[in-house]
Amino acid sequence: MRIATWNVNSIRSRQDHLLAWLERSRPDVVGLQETKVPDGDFPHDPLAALGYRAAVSGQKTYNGVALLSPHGLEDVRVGFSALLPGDAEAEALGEQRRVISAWVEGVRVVDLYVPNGSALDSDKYAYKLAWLGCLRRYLAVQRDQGEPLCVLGDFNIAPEARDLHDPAGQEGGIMASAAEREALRACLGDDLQDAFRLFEPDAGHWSWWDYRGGGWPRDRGWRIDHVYLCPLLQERAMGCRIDREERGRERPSDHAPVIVELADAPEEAEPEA
DNA sequence: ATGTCGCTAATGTAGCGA
Repeated sequence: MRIATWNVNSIRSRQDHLLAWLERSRPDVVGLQETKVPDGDFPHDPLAALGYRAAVSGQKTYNGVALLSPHGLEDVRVGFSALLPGDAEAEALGEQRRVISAWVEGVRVVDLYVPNGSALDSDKYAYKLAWLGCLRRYLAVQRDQGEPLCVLGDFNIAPEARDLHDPAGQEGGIMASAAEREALRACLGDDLQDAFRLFEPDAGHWSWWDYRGGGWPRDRGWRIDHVYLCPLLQERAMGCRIDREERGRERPSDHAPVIVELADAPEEAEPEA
């Protein structure tokens, strides 16, 4: 099973890239972020022509998430409120479309677009921390359901110094502050592991390069797009790679796709005769 | 640490968010 995440930075601007990438990569499920399109305008038809169905939660201009799969997307849940009914903060945070999940091929896939936060002294940063606090409650409920779990998306957080091209200049700043990292760690607990770090210990691997300041030509990137796996899925993990090639195309997204390969699920044990 | 991009309001370009 091939699972991917990609912040496309507008699905309408990136439609041709996305379609070509789906044909080449043929993921079994992909979580998209920053689709930037209301649900009524989502381009279902060209995706369906490639055999992909979509579950979407979008809005005009900002944010927006979607799950695509050629298999069934079952039990789709939109927003934090789907698992936190009656939670006023979950309801309020749901105005920004950043959370969608579905059951795909025996895996619960949760697709997230974590707020960027802008700057440490910004009210957007406070929003980011509050949002992560709500995510923690959401994932606690999700865990209690006992489903094989994959949490992926654009986290807008570099977990460690090795995920930054310039640790000396970036550690402690936005997307690399202790409070953000601790909030993320609290969401993940001891069980969810970053698939990329199951295979690659070194620095120098990025998933996002700022359009500004020659980020791509100078390879000044950050590793902020992640795929987290529960222990059951970690056992099945065969590899995780960042598809840098996409970032080098004409009119690219500023993010590259991240792709995880899982071995087939073990057969159910035969009942005793 | 800013050398860009995508969006929206609108027709020309500013403002916002990343």
